[in-house]
Amino acid sequence: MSENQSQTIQDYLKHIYNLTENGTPANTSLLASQLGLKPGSVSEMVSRLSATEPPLVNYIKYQGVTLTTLGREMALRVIRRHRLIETFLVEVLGYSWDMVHEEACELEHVVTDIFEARIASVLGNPRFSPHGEPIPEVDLSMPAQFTTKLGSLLPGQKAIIQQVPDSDPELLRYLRTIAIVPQKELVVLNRSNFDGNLTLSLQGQSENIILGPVITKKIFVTIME
Amino acid sequence: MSENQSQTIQDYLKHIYNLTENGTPANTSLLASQLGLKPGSVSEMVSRLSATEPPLVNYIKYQGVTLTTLGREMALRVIRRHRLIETFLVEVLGYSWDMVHEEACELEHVVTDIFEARIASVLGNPRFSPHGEPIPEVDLSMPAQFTTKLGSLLPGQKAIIQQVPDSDPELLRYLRTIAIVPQKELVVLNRSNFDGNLTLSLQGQSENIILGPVITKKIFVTIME
DNA sequence: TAATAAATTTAGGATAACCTAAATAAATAA
DNA sequence: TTATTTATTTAGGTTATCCTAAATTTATTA
Ligand SMILES: [Mn+2]
Ligand SMILES: [Mn+2]
Ligand SMILES: [Mn+2]
Ligand SMILES: [Mn+2]
Repeated sequence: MSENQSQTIQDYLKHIYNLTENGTPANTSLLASQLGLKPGSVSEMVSRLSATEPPLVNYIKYQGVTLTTLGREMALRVIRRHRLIETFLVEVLGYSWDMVHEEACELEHVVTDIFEARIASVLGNPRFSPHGEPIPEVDLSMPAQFTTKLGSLLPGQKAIIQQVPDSDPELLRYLRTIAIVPQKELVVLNRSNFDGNLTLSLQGQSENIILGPVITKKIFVTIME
Repeated sequence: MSENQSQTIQDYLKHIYNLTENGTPANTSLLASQLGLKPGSVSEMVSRLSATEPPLVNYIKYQGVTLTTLGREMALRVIRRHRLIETFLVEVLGYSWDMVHEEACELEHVVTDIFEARIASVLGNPRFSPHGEPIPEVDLSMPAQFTTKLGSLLPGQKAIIQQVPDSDPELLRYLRTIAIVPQKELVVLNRSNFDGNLTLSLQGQSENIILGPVITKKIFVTIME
């Protein structure tokens, strides 16, 4: 029940999914840069995806692209595999969390339904990837996403890190060294009015950490008590 | 140190390796049928592989194709991955042995050196795949192959099954039901002069088994004492 | 609103792999 | 050895995916 779509198409759908989660259509140039392609190639491909029967995307020229129900299902299937594979690489094969995204992006297109089911089972049906990204269920329902950004916290607030961005290995190595990892508790000590820098006290760490808004905007937390 | 070759090329090299192990060049039509392609496509591709710099194969028109040293190395690298993956799928993910070949044939082209090293380590550097095929070492040296065919045994000889053909799921399921699996001991009770059928008594099995030469030619054993 | 800039699409081309069918070479049979 | 069959190669064509550069549309600025 699937596997008729190329790796190329699967990656398009995945990226369109991510770009349209906020409700706005995905635009050509961002898609192109994320996929490492030229805008012209993307225009051509999304027209094609919207012209297949049944169509995988809705596409209005110059307006952007969104997923059809089918396209969304296919995107979620790939995303489930991607995140399960990331978890598997860390938990079973001992990968560090900065090395799993790239490898998962290849494996996600070739593993079978059985492979997916087996690793899910071995891992105990995990709900989150090593970076804290929610893993779609078998029925492709997507768990509630985290919405509170670390960057939105005010001084005095306590929170638990839930999710960090997964695709920049260098950033991930840095976050690991400063102990910014899912489930870590923290308190905001200070917030700069000028540059939005946050001073954080992290559970079990003697040194405080100062992080700028470029990073804190991409980290999700839940607020405590 | 690799990964510049397409999946297509890797599969060509692997099949050429298998067909040339016996010392004779691989011919176009057999390659085509094994790869599921038309002979014309194979002619074109092997010319291409022999024309690259450095070349991956030696090719003489109408005479057949062999691997260069580089082509052989690349074939062995893929074969190592293939067999490690097969072992991993059985040992870690609980696959049955008839389902691993096909999945390994996809995964072998996308996993990284790190993945290969990790599963080798998790598995304790296994020397044989679930079907008993020898796994090339990290340095790509190929262990000694089994040479004695079950079909060559004479009545009264005792032997241990070592290797069965890996790519026919139906045959594998059958072999499993009749307990023809690596490390199983057996005695040849009878050999038919007419059709070459062997009657076998298998360790721990009450029923004897009769197998024709089409199968016994493809199963390798070591003779006991 | 007119002019300019930026984003997007379209046109024309390239490449890797495949295919079918015709042409050619090699192997086999008479 | 000649005729026939079989294997192989070659020629011409297709598809998916990408690219560059020109054309077009939309957005921004003055
Ligand atoms: Mn990821
Ligand atoms: Mn991918
Ligand atoms: Mn195999
Ligand atoms: Mn393969």
